[in-house]
Amino acid sequence: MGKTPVMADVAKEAGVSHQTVSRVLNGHPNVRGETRTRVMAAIDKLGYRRNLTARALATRRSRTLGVVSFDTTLYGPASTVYGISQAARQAGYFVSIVSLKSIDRQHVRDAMAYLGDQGVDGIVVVAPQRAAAGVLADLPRGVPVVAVQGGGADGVPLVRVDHFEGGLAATRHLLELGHQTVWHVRGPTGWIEAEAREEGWRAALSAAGRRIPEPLQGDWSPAAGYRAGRILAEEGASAVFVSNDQMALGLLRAFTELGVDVPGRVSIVGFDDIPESEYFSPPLTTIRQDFAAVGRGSIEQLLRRIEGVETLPPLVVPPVLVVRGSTSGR
Amino acid sequence: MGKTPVMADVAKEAGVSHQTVSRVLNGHPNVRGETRTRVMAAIDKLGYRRNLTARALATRRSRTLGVVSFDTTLYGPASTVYGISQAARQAGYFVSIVSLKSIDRQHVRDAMAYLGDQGVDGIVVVAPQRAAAGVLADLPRGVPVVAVQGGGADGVPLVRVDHFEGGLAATRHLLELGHQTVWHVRGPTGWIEAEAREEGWRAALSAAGRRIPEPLQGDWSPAAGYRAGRILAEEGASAVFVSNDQMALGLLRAFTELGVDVPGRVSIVGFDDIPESEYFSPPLTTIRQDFAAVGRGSIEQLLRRIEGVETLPPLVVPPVLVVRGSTSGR
DNA sequence: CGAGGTATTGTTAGCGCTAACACATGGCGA
DNA sequence: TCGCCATGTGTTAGCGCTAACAATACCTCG
Repeated sequence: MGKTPVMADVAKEAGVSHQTVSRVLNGHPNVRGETRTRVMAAIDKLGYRRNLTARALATRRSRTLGVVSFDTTLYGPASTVYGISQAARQAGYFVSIVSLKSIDRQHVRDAMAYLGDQGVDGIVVVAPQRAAAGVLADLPRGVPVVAVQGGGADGVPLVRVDHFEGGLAATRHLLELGHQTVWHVRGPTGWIEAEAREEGWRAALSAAGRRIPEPLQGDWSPAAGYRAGRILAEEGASAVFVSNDQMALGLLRAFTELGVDVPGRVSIVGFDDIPESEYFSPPLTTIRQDFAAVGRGSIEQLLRRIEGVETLPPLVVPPVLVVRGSTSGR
Repeated sequence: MGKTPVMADVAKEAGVSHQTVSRVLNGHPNVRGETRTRVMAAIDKLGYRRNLTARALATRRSRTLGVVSFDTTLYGPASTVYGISQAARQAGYFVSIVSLKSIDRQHVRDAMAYLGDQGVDGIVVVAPQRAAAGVLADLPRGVPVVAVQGGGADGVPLVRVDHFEGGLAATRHLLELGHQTVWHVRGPTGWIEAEAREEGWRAALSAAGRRIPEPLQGDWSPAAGYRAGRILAEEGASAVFVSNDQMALGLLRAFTELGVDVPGRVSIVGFDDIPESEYFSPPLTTIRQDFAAVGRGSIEQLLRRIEGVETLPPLVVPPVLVVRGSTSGR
């Protein structure tokens, strides 16, 4: 008949028991070569595909990993999630993604419950906000979790880019070019990476014994960068480290509008290296994050965790300074 | 004991049969109110959560939808997928996403098999390339499919933005500003939306009886736009319709470098309205796509399809012209 | 030549849920 | 009073797979 064949059908076709079919499918060693080929032929002939739902029920393993992320239309999260899913696929896992509009405790918890119900073997939480990190404390029943780009919690392995180091490198670069001090446009409060970048900036200035100007508050958007740019133009800033590339674009726009030459009068360093940055006017000097490495690392940590390894040191991915045309010496 | 409770545990706790628990959970009408509360209390007390894998096996419905998409780090696909998953969640479905690096027949087919094995109830294919559309012809066994932003196939419902109309509107806008003709930087061959935008551009020029210049070939990247920009500067183009905003950024960069004023000497219209466009220098006039509407529409069509509705007319979402600073009159 | 392996296959019993039917009640009209 | 039906609940069989054990056959070695 026309319905999809099941294992029993294959078994009958090949003249063996369904269990032998299962053995062939699972690469069990103790199957005679001749039997194996016969089963394979039957599978081919019937166009059989194994029912993974039934398999998951029987094995209590779904071979599916869950990913919880915040706003996947942003370049950073999107790239991270992409890196994660590529790595998961490579490792033979399916991926189920929940993309949240806002990260508050309740939403993250719901998302994890949602994934837990679905029977995922583990969860990667892309939780760059402090609020989300808190949720990790009350883990769902027995599902291993890895936190990415965020704050860890007790017993939750962490994978992240070294944002502190990035802030440090960006600021040092500007100081080495001869700027007296470096201003900073930071990301929204509550974002761990924003805070770490700011700390790196402060550390670099402190180490060089320079004045630390009051940082300007941003929210990642170009609009916020634009506003900050207008203020900085008035302040007569000569060097600015901006916490992401989109805001840096806003600064560029503001400076262009006001006739302030970049990098002639002001040097700017961004963060992320979005694909557009290279074609800003001028091309943006920025800090590149290796999202693929973060993805691979998080899956690796998660799989280790699933296999029962207890504590894992946080995996920290180094960022890279990419020098382009938006920075120059005094 | 410490293991997760199953339905039978709840039943015992509430002093009913497991089937009654099932009835309560599924909102079956014929359950006495008092029984219902007793069961609910037991569920609460034990912290019971229903095993969706078992449910899926028994019902042969997973309440999960699959999404196949191309490069979700691009703004367009990312936004589309986001819209789709929001809409799916709203409708009470889980979403499983496969993000492909390249769309060729084989990859798309693999992805669909992968999702099919996982037992999804339906699949949304974000397939903007002609090659992908071909695959839809050989559907997987009985799983409903909806195509998004791409080319349809027989019997596959389609949801897309009206790219032709977008190209038309962009070109008309430039003609109305008094430009003699409009050049075009198109997207990569094989992309249906690129072709539709180009057709819209051609149609507008034809209708106005203007010369149709040879379109320049792009690949969506700012780098391609930059190359096109250098050529167009040489050609002395006064108006350009670029098939996406990233390439338009490349053009802006090229013109800035060459000292060609935008919009003084050249007017530019992009496509997509990425978040950055508003802060380009000058802010980019572009065609906005409503990705959320596409997402909602595709889920709606897919659910209809799952419920057995046979043929559905393609859903076409109108684009919107957003006028900013990159266009002006002659 | 028989005890004790070792490959190879089959049989049985679940995984946790829902569907379908069976079985009690109790109310109502004839 | 009896039969009939609606209402509520329990019982039984799966869904399609794997795990665990059982049952063969075939060796090997002393």
